Amino acid sequence: MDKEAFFHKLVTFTTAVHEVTFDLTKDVRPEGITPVQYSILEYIAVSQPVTLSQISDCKNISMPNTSRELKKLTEKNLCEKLDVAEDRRKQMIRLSDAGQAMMNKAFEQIGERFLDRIKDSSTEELEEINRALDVLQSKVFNSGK
Amino acid sequence: MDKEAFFHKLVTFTTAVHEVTFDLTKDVRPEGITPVQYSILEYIAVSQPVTLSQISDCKNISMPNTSRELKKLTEKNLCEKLDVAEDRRKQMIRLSDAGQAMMNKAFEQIGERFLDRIKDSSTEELEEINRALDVLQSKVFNSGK
DNA sequence: CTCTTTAATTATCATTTGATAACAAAATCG
DNA sequence: CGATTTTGTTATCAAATGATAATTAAAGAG
Repeated sequence: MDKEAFFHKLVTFTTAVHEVTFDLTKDVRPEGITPVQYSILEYIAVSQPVTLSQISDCKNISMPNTSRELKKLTEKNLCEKLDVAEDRRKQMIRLSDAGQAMMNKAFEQIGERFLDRIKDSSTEELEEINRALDVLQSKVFNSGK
Repeated sequence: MDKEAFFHKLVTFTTAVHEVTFDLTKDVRPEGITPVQYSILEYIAVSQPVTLSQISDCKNISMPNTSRELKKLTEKNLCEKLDVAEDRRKQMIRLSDAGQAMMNKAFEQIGERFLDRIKDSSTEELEEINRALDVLQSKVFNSGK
């Protein structure tokens, strides 16, 4: 297969992934939470506890802006800042109970939509999908590269 | 495999796809083009010719805002509006020569980075990746669903 | 102990984006 | 034909985001 076509295939694929994730996550964002704030919460939910710098790096948001958004989120009681004993400059961020509940609910909705999306797949097909995810994750979409 | 773990795997995967596409496309956006404008140009490049409504639908941008951004893009001579004979309300949008050249250059850069990313894969692995893309595209990330 | 680096904050500003209302022109429907 | 729907435009406003400079405090290096 020639590289041109391969590249085109990848573009089409990533576009589809973006569209589908948009569909899956559409409307799950609670009122009063901006898109950027939601994406930060999602990141915290998956990787907690995290530092401010980690959020800034991984989500490509400048430190001042990360700090600002995080301040708003803590003011809304959705996450908590914990001091780090070994390094008193750092702060570990994690979801508060309210924040955790909120994200659980969001993930639940997304999960339902996802299951609905693959509900017609047989067990073998699911295994196939599973293997395909492994392949792509390890050989193409390995972000540590 | 239980659904919980499967879902988590999907979340991890889509996150990785987002991160990698961010890396691949980072810095290719020409000066003076906003992120939204670039994403519109990308869509036009792949699907041209398209109508304003198609852009609005596919990119989830309201018609007034699509119209506004497209106006800016035509003013920059990056795309052209063509009247449609059969329906004089409609306009087909396509890239101008300058716009096409710009996007070719951007895609070239992205392509290079992509090839670099898979350069260590053997022919069999590429075939494997290719099949994996097909599987996921058809069974999970089929946006027409 | 000083100098430098890292982590985070605050303040401020410009730009981008999203949302809404009001409009016009062409197509379609009954 | 008249009413309605579709397609696109213009204007305007508010909110979200991005970018920068200046500052604090702690850690680490020499």
